[in-house]
Amino acid sequence: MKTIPNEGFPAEDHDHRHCLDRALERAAAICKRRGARLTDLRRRVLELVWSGHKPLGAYDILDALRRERRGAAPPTVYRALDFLAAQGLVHRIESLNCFVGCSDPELPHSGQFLICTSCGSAAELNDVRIDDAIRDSAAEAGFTVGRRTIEVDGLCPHCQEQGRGDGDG
Amino acid sequence: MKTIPNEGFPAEDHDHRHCLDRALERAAAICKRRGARLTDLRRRVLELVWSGHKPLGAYDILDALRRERRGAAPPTVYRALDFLAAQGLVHRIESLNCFVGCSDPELPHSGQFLICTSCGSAAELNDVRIDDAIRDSAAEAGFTVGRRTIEVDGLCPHCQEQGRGDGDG
DNA sequence: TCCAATTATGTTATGTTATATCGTATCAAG
DNA sequence: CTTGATACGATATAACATAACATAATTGGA
Repeated sequence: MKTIPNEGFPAEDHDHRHCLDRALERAAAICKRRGARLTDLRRRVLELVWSGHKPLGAYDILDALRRERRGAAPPTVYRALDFLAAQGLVHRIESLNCFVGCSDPELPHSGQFLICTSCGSAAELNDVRIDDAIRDSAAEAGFTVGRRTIEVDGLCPHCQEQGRGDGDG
Repeated sequence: MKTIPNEGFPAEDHDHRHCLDRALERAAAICKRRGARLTDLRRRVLELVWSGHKPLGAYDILDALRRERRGAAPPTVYRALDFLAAQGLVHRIESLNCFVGCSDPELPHSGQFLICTSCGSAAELNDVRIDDAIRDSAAEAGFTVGRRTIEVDGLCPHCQEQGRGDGDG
């Protein structure tokens, strides 16, 4: 992939930094409660995912990580992401081969995403009506539902205003 | 991927063969009506996708194709699949990086799939209630919906009977 | 404390999926 | 039969992901 131009994940403004720190504290608390080990590496990968304001490819994360950990390799990142996904702290977006922070890590769920094809943003839904519709429909087919992958491409409100069909703005 | 053991795509039984030929005729008719060219190569790839009774990886298709076309290479397959997907004759399953024949090529739609994690089968839904729920939910977020990726993992009725949790049967 | 078991990470190599690019061939229309 | 468009061949490489095994850190118990 080539997701972000956002080279170097530069210092976010203070609001974002504050927000991020709070989120990381919450993540640490969740892990602690569960007896899961949010190590420095995993915490750092989580921070990178949450700092990128768009879905990040594993190799984007790897590039960022390498600037501070010389030995970082693909397994480094994928293992951390596996852990974070298992804890519900990040989601994988299948249609983009990308990862994105979870908006509500407390609650176990498969994610539902609105992905803007213009600006690349990914908003997480979590609408029980969609889950219900799927469960009903699957039940009629005699199918027992497990993990759900719900990824909706389209235009976010902002990009509709701009009248842009597609691009990278 | 490693999807099928089904080496060589051996002759299907007569029912399947008949069914497949009818489907290929319909596909040819659809393309003709649209002024799209269903060439020998594309037709053959479509046949391979429809013959595999489960989702097929592009490289599975490539392996099969190579037995009859010595020069076949990845772009050969991907280009054919792009064409077929554009015509709605096949769908891509994002969570498996696989391709599967469309159950109703006449009607343009993004697919909805029930994917059995035990036997690997992929059944296509096409439930307007799911689409409605997504459209409603997205509309509330001010989001205009385009392509939808709906992929549900779970157990098909047959595998539930067998009481199998996971495997390859 | 020290040991053993477990869990996490480092490291190298490789597997799998997908596309870029450019040259050649085929086709449909005038 | 030429011309422009579309499709295909062929090579190379990009992008995404995991296998396998070595080493290190952590935890819990003796």
